[in-house]
Amino acid sequence: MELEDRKSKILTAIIRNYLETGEPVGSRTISKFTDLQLSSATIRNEMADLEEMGLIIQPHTSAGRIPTDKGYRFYVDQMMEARKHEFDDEKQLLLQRVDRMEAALKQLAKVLAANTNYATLVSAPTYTQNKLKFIQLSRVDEAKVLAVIMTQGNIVKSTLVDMNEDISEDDVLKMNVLLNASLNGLSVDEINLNIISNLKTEAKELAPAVEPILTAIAQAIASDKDEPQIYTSGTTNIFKYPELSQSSSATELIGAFEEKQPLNELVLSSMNKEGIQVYIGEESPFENLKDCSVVTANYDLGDGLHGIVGIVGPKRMDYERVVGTLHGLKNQLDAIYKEMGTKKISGSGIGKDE
Amino acid sequence: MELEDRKSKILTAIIRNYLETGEPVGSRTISKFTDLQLSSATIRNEMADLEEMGLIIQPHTSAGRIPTDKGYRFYVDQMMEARKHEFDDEKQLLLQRVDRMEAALKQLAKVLAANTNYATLVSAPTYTQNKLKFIQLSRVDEAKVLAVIMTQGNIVKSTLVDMNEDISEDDVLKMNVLLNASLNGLSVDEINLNIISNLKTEAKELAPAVEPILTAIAQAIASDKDEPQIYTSGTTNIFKYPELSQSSSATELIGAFEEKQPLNELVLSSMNKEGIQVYIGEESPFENLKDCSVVTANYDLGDGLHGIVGIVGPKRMDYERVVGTLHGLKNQLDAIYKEMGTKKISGSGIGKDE
DNA sequence: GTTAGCACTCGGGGAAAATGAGTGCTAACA
DNA sequence: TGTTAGCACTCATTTTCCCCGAGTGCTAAC
Repeated sequence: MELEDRKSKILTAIIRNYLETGEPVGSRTISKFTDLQLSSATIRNEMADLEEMGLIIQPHTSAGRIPTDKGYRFYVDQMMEARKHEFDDEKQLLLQRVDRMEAALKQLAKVLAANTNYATLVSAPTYTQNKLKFIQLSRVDEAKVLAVIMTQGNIVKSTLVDMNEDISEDDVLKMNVLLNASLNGLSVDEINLNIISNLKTEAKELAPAVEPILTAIAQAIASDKDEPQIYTSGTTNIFKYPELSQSSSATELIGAFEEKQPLNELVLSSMNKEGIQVYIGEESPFENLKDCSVVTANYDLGDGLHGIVGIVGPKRMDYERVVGTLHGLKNQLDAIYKEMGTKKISGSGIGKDE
Repeated sequence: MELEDRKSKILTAIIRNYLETGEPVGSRTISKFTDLQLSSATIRNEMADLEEMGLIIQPHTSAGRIPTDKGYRFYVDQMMEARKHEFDDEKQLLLQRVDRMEAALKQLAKVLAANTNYATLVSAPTYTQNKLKFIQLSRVDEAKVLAVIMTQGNIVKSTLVDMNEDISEDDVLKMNVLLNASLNGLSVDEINLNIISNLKTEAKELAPAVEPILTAIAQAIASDKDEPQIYTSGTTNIFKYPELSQSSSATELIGAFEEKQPLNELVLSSMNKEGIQVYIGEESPFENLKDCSVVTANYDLGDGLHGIVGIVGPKRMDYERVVGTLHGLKNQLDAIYKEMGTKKISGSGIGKDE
């Protein structure tokens, strides 16, 4: 959308002011606020035009104006265009070094929340495309085998397999060799029915044992592909913004951040979009966020490991700072990854099946 | 504390009524509510006595009475005593079967929250006293070894160990045998400096490799002993109780449920108390909960696996129902455990170290 | 020991009034 | 033709005021 220069300046001034105060902005304020040297009456005329265009709105007669979603969109687009090349990468968030990815991501969400005063979410990296490094089977008892799967990117998954019949220590070893020979280097997506049936043939007398193990492995691998782990922080920050905390959906919002599962939709839809995304109000892929704005950035740790970082706040969020911060963070994550190549990784899990 | 029968009846009536309505209870209400056949004037006299004893209080002159913490305590003690033997174990919560302990515990918190309309927390079982079943080392590359630890109760932990120097496939195998021979059957608490130095002697030329591995293992095992995993649900239920949601600590309360870490104190202090605990207001081990009541039950899955289930609500919570529900749940968990002996267990983890 | 009666207290709710920020419109001005 | 001063008007918000009623404490009678 093109806009007369003066109108654009006035709109920007209105939005800037509203971002700070959260109160409707009147013509007199703008008249003093800008360097346009125009009287409030003139501003009023322009504001009437902007309102007609649907960029600003009056909450009620005799109140100042506040931006509409469309107004914010104009502002954000303009800002993104202008700032494209000059984000302040210097702002390094103090990411304390921690010993596990899980803790690191929690920490990241926390630091971001503390820095921005908005609610944050970080999705743990998913690893489609990720290749198997090795599988290690260990016999636990007569009819149970522990399968440990390690993929590129050094992600470890383990699953305890309930065999249908007893299996000997020897057979487990054979299976181990067989599985590694057949599956090594495959991406997790490539393990399909075809391969399973091939494996069964190769397995010969071990064939009955192959199926439960492969099923369990596939299940363990797939388990969080649809439901990536999400870490959140700063949910309570939304209480700092009356227009959010008093909104009827505040409870739902907090609920969504607690259950995490509802945020999945947001994560999935941002995941395959390059760069930094800004969703304003109704643009959000997720109903409960329609009173908020969401800014997401996707990160890529290589080896097909990627996830997103998101910030949820009121529509009058400080887009400039948030986008800048996320931009810097992306670079920092890249740096961490490079540095990480030679370092160690650890993980743990626990689970019981019916 | 002993109380005249009539006073006790009146106190109980006041509390019962207040639990339902959340409004101060007047003398006339009690006069009609009970089967005592007393006029409101008489009730007033008794109420004055109860107030003097610190069991009830007037929010302001010309208002009815509400129970104090002490009043609730009296009520709860009496109720616990009376109901000691007759909790309705029949109330079976519908626990949908799920494939992993983690999911099961989340589910449990969720179901409890939905059933009680309070906020709930469930701590994942910790396993002090738990004995090692086996350790499986796998060489990942020249200087990295994956250690997978399985304990009784079939809990799996894994950690990627960064060796100080290169290690051969052969040496990993030797280490594997050595570790299992030495550590098998020990409880995780028993792995101490003594054992490590013994192991070093036995390891001979492998000695330099023993230390990083043992350190990593010890660390992986200890990692969530101090910080048990906590699952929460229904935090937003507190909005249903104005006295909580309008309290200044509501934000902190929700924050604590989000960060989870602050709840740890509560978990730890309930963990070593047998049976069902009720904390009323100031009795809570945790500052932020002083406007709430907390009911906790510890569960024991055998093999030293134990944790707690907790319910957090307003002081005017339906203690009777909550205690009953938790009582039933305890039994149900026991049943599940028994049934689980023969079934499979799985888990997964991911982490990166600096 | 119990009860009826009565004066008193005090929070809550609602109406009315005062406030003030901000508008739209008109007429004058450059 | 665009800009501005001026003015009447609107309406959410705040303040004030008053009334109502639930509930109490106390006293005197039963």
